[in-house]
Amino acid sequence: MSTQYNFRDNETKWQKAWDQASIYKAKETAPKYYVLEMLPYPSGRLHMGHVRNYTFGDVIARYKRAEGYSVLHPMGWDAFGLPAENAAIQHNIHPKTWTLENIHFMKEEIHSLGISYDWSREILTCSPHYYSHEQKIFLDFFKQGIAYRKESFVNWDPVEGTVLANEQVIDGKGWRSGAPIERRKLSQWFLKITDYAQELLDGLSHLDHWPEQVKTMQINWIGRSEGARIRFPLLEREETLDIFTTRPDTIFGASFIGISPDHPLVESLAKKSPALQTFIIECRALGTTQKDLDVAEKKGFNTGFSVQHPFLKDHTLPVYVANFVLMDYGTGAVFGCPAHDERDYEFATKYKLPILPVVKDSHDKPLPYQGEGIIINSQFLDGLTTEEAKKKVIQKLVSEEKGVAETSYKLRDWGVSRQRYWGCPIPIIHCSHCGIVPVPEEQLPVTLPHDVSFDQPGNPLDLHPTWKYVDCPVCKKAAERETDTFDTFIDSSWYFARYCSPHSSQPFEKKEAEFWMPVDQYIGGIEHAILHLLYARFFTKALRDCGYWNISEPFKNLLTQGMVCHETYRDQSGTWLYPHEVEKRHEQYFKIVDDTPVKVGRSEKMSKSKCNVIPAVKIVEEYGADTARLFILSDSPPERDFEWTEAGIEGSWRYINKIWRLVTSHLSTLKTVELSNTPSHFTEKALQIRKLTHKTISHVTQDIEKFHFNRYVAHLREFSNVLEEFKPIDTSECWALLEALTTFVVIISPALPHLAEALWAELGHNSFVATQPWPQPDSTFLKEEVITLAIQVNGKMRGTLDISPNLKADEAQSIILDLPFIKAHVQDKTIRKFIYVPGKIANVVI
RNA sequence: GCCCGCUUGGUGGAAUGGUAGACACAACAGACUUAAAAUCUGUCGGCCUUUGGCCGUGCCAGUUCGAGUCUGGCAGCGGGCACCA
Repeated sequence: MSTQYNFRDNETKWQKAWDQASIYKAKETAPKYYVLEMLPYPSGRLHMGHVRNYTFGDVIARYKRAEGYSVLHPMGWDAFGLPAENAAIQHNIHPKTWTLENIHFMKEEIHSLGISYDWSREILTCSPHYYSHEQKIFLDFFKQGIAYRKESFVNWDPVEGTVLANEQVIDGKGWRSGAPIERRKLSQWFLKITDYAQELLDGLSHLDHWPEQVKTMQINWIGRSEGARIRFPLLEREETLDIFTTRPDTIFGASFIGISPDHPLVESLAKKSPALQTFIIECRALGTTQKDLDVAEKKGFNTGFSVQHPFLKDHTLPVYVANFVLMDYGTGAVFGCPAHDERDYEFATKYKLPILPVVKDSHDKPLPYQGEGIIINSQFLDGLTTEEAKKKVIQKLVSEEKGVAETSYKLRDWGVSRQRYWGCPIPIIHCSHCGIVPVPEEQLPVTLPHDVSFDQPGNPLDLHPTWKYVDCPVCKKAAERETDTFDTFIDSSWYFARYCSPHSSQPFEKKEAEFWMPVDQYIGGIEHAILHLLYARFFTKALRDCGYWNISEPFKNLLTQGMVCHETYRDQSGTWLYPHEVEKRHEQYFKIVDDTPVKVGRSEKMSKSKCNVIPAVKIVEEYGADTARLFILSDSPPERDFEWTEAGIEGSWRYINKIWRLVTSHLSTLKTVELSNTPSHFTEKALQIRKLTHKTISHVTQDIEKFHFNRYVAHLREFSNVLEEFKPIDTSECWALLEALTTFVVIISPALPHLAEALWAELGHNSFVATQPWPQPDSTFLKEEVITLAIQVNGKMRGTLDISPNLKADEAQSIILDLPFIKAHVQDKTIRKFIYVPGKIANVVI
């Protein structure tokens, strides 16, 4: 028997055997368990972040299978998106060709990892077999009023004449043209996610197995706030201006009105004011991201208009156009109360507007004070708390018909139009006579034309000579197709449903989907905490309301994994170097080609731009899939970032071989006993081994259940460390060792499926370890008769005592106070308190 | 700027409010070997007057018999901010 484990032969051998036996094909037999990793974008090569993601999913899938569940574990491709178009422009390759090539390589690499996927359910979002159903769903949303059109802003590159993604705008300039980007209004498609704001918020409280931080982020993103809508009459026109505020209690501190540069009123005012036009242009140059708007200096433009204060007869407020007021939130207009709002304070100071405090705080904190307190300077509100004042002022507004109580959400409707080629075509026809006409269902899918050119800037669909020209389905006159495509977030908002019946002629079969859904365990990066997860939740509810199914939440349990990081290297000139370009000698790094010293930077998220990437394929070739999987599981808890190191992968490789030797070296001994033939008597050593075996089963089961994969590996190592030392000398000890090793091979199998399969065969089995049931611990071995109790004096550890965990407090006290090291510390001092937590601790307080 | 996290030995990390550092990696010392690799054994938070004691979980406070863990404040690092996925 070789002392080195041959991973190359074994891994391909077992992968083939599993495929042939189709043991990972999902069957609809209860109880079910749906484990899903986030749909990957086919970027080209598998990186360690993928390996980590799929390894976590595979451990869970294999464990649940062993637990007796019918497991659905599918995989597919988020195949539309910007990078394919960039590749088309840069390398003159068709987005489809580029995408399919990438998928080809990545699929092979995933396969080499031995992940237990049911490949018969593979999904490809760029295939008409997938996106035709997406078009059908969109048409249903349109019928249901969930999809609608409105104008909104895009990043417009005036030189290229194209719309840019936020990531293509660098410091306010186009990434290729360098031209300053304008915000330009376009008519686009939106989904009414705001209709679901309250339900999306309420649903979070039932997602007990989602990380708290993800739920908090979503709560803040939805941003429900209760306040008031107040109607201010304009003095200069026969119009009123509605504002939304969460602080109606500070109405007497109001010193100005701020309206968004995109407010309808501003549009009409700007027609007569070139100065205002200039100001609006300035605001629109700020960029479209929230951060740009937040960081920008607060600026305003005095319109010369003013409004009447609702409660102060002779008091008017000037109306400013303010760059920090968002049209998308509330009514696009606010009243400014500088004493109690930071932005208003900055604004009022700048434009020398009055700052009147109306909330008194008990600690006399400096202004602006945004907390709670007692109302002052506010007539009928004086003396009330801010909470009481809110209620009272709303009552008064309502009775005088000047306003209403209102709940507002920060959540905005989801803009799904993209002016790009490589996405799902929006199945709509624009007819000059009939207006917006949905493509009739029997004409679906609207397929992407293949013959497109990326030679000129702009959307190739819009520039295509024939594709967009069609006859109107209603009046049969000449009309044009919608040339925008969908945001790729749509593709990933329902794929989990399609997996349930991937070959259906409908988007999915209700029966199958309701059998498998919700996803029992969803796994992916924390970077998707808000957008993807919120969109998928919204889609699930919208599909329900269109009659597709009776499911409201798609993901029951959520595991958000951290990033995979690696050290960064730069040569003397500051150029980034790949790990394979450097060599380590005596704690120092050198560039291999010219032997010059290398500067080592801190560990950062693996990225191509910093060259700190390790291709998964290289690791699998050098060490095998099981070694890679083991390292990824053993070093960090899943939620945290993972640091990839050469030493770490080496250490895992050594352990793989250690396991191989541990089991194979005992094979001849183990042949002398059979598990079905339990000895009537066990030696003390045999019992100790049995106790450890069953405690280990108990530990690793809990570890996997709680996703403490690093502790799972630690417990495996503790177990094997003891087994290595164990030399059986009689039948009962041989039997205990066989029980231990058989158990060991089964419990390593979710993590190390190939090695476990090889060892299972060595142990003489004809079955797959992958289909073995999970072992159950014998509870008689889990009880402890004696535990080590920590003894403290005044909370400081002073020694330990081995006693029964069931010892009564008074008995424990007399024993403990009699201990020499306790006597030495207590001496003649009085014992003020004696704290005893059975099985945990004793604390003598003096 | 706003929202959400994270911070424990040389390193990755472990620890239902109850013995801080499990399990590893690295390093050092030793065994085996002609030698190397592999393997095995030992040491491994800091300090001191070392069968013992003091300090120590980013920093400053607080709650508690007892805080890495809970609360408040601060710093550093990271994720998200609606057209990257």
